[in-house]
Amino acid sequence: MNYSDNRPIYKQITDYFCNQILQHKWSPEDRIPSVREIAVKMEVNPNTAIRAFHDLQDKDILYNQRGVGYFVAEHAHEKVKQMKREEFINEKLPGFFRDMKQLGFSCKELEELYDKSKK
Amino acid sequence: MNYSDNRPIYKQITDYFCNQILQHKWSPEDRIPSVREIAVKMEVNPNTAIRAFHDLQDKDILYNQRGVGYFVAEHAHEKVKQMKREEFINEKLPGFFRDMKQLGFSCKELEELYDKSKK
Amino acid sequence: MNYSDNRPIYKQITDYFCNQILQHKWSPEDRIPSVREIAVKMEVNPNTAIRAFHDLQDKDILYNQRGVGYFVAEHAHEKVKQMKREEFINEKLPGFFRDMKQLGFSCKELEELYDKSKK
Amino acid sequence: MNYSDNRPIYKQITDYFCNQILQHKWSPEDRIPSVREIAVKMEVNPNTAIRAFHDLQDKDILYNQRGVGYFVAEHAHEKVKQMKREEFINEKLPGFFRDMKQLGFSCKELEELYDKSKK
DNA sequence: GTGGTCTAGACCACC
DNA sequence: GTGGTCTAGACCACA
Repeated sequence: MNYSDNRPIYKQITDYFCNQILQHKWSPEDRIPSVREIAVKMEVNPNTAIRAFHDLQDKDILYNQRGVGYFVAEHAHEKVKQMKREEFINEKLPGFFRDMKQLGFSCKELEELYDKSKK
Repeated sequence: MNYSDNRPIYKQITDYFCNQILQHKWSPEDRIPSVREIAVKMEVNPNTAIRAFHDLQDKDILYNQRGVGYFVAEHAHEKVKQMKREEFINEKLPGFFRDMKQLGFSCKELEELYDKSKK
Repeated sequence: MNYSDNRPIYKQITDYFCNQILQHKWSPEDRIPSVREIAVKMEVNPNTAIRAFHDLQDKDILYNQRGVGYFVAEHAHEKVKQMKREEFINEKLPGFFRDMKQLGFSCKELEELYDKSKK
Repeated sequence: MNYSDNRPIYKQITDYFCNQILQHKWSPEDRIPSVREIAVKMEVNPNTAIRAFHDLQDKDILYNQRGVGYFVAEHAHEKVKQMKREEFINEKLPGFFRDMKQLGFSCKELEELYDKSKK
């Protein structure tokens, strides 16, 4: 687990889960690793891991079967994608555009940097 | 002051200061408003305002004359500009481009949103 | 077996048993299906099924003949009925009525929903 | 805090909050007691209290101001009411109707008990 | 002072 | 074995 990352750990875990789903590594109805497995693998307290599970359960991206484990919900892929896009547009873009204006960055410059970053 | 902004309040104030400098509204050796004036104007706790002054003092963008007030340091404009650009390119762009790719955002879409945000 | 039901699995099984008795499908001295049969039929872990048998044995609704199987006890029907009515009136109704008042549910509305649920 | 209640403690706290709002004791924009105050008052660990705050924040019934405290959100009353009605209809009524059928309770009997409970 | 996050460890219900 | 809840106590950022 990356402690120097500014994001809280539980958020890093939910992002990891979302990525697995976005990349189709985890599909609907798949049983995902248990709380304890994740906690051990990520070297994190189980309570911290649980928080990530709960977060995604609240958003209907995971569901739970008593005594069995957590599973990927139906349409999880679409939900994750939409959620991430909204997050991006609402939470990241405004600050990003503000910075661009402040620093006199044009869209054109940005595009050039973007093309470079692809290579 | 914008409490729904995700950035901490003191950061919003330093950004405001930097903006004033970037836009040449405040020039080297200018005396800037006092902590109290800023606190009142921005409807903010004076402790929070103080933190913003200290931050920029640490970065040699402001300097302090005891009993007199805060002043814009020499070369403040260049320092701010360089600092902000570095921050932007090194800390924000990589994550930003990663998100764009992952979510299938094109530069074109981005540009449209940017034009909208201007209005 | 209904995993999305909020009640624990073993409780769903005891309820099923009680229902069979209430509806006179199972009568005193009848031998009821074995633990294994129930487990297979309900697609449930045998340990979970065993727990249901034990629960009703504790309440003298079932009895066990070693090596033979489980049987419906005498007066099981009366016991079940009384037990369930008491449970319902004492444990469920008070909270239920409190909720109705708090949310402004009338008996009429309730009746409509009840009629719908029958279909 | 009622430990003999079957519901988890954090749920009892969210229900307390919802009741305050339903009864107009807390109105939009009101600052509600701090996490620590609630924890002390309810004789509960602050972490447990925090969980209740987060639950209602996720549902846009409370909102947070950094370093200041929690506030009742706009339209909290309507949201709480709707949420509680949905909970009632989706989670409580099905089991309730199932019990009624199983025990041969009619709507009329229920109504009589309801009228009695009012007195 | 406010809330946010994390850990370690306990105990419980359920499968 | 699974997850769910709770406690006690630490440390941090922010106002």
